[in-house]
Amino acid sequence: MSEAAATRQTRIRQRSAERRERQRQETRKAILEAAIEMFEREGYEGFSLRQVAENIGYTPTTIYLYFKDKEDLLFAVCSQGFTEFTEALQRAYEQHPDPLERLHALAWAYLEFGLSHPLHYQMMFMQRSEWVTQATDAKGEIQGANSYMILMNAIIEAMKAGVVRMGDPVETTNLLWSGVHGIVSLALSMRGIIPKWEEAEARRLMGEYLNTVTKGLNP
Amino acid sequence: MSEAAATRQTRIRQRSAERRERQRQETRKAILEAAIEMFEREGYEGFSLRQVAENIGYTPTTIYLYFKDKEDLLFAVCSQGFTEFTEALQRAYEQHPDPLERLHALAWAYLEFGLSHPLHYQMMFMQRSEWVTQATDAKGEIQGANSYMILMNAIIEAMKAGVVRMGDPVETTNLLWSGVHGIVSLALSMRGIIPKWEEAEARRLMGEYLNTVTKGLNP
DNA sequence: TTGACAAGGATAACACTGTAAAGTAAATTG
DNA sequence: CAATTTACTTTACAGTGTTATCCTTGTCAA
Repeated sequence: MSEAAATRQTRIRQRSAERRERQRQETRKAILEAAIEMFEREGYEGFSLRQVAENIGYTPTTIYLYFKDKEDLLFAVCSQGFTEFTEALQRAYEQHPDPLERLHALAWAYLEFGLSHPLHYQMMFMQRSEWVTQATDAKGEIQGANSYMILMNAIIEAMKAGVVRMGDPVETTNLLWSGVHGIVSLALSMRGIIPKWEEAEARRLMGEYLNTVTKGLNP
Repeated sequence: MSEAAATRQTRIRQRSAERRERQRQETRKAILEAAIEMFEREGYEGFSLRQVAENIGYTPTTIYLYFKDKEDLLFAVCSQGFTEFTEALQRAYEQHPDPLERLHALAWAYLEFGLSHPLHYQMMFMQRSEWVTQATDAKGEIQGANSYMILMNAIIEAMKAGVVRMGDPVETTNLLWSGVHGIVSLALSMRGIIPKWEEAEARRLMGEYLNTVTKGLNP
């Protein structure tokens, strides 16, 4: 009986620890969601720890129990962006079997992500681009590398299929990546200035770019 | 005699006003130079008004007598960058008469500016790109437009010379601009992460890009 | 020459920011 | 029931940009 009670005790203690851990992850998640919401409203420069705390009904210092510092919290916000980004590329990859179409689809997916998540994009690839090599997914894999690999695989396959001239895959990937990034970057910059520079302009530019680079990379 | 005295008086007053104005411009310039020096040491995020004031032996509030606010001072720092940038492009333009070489030279000059002024470049084209359309030179002309025009002229001439296929000059300019910007942007991002990503890598990528885009833009 | 006035600059203060140390009340545990 | 851990708050510090107020000095007209 005392043994049964003891095991019950340990079971209860176990469950209790689990529940506490679950609650901990819950409030951590709540903080993170508040941070994301705040970031998407205020942007990188206007992002404030104290405001995040206030919005969620906590004292500023409480956040430090769940995140090392502001940097760490912002990094978590950024990581969530990388997750969505990689997923978007992954979808584009899977939905297009044809090598060339696939390559173009990846570029378009990249553009669409940038246009629909401008603040996230700017932080991920402009303000804090060093995080590209640090943010990891659930499996602990570096997400920047993941998305890079998706594009590189598509390029390798395009080379094999003979629609893109042979060459160092890494260099060709960098070439396309920087080109697409340049367009998105330019679009986001212009959008802040000239209202006329609508998304349609960015899409036209992307179309032009894909035409040109496809021809340029022809074997 | 009273008349002569009167004119002397007015002359003195004139000179006095000139001297005051000159001194005013001098301290303004001193503040700006301190700001530039500080910016190049600390970067965009670490830039602090109070530290600039301290370095030059002034109270923080004194800066407000010469610049509207931190934004205004930082904008002045940025403008100086635009001046150098435009000059670099202008030099590249003038030194190469051949249309295609000229186009390439502009791209290389763009890259070199980015690599040798990384902090300025990031502020000018990544953090505060809206200033591209605001910074003006001594003649009151918008420097962003100036540098853009240099590139566009080179493209128009390349079209006339038949080394670049005909098309909307603005769109083609945007295409090249965003491509080159993408490379510089990628290089600066990578440099902060991977020491291996040396400038040589960026130059190789630029070479690859120029090859590809030249072929792609062939008539 | 004197008295009004303006300019250049400093002090003090406000409202923020991120962050560390210490304190507190409740939940958990032995 | 007492001890201890957990979750959180209070307090405090050093820094930021910015405004309003004060002071001192040089300029100016009467």
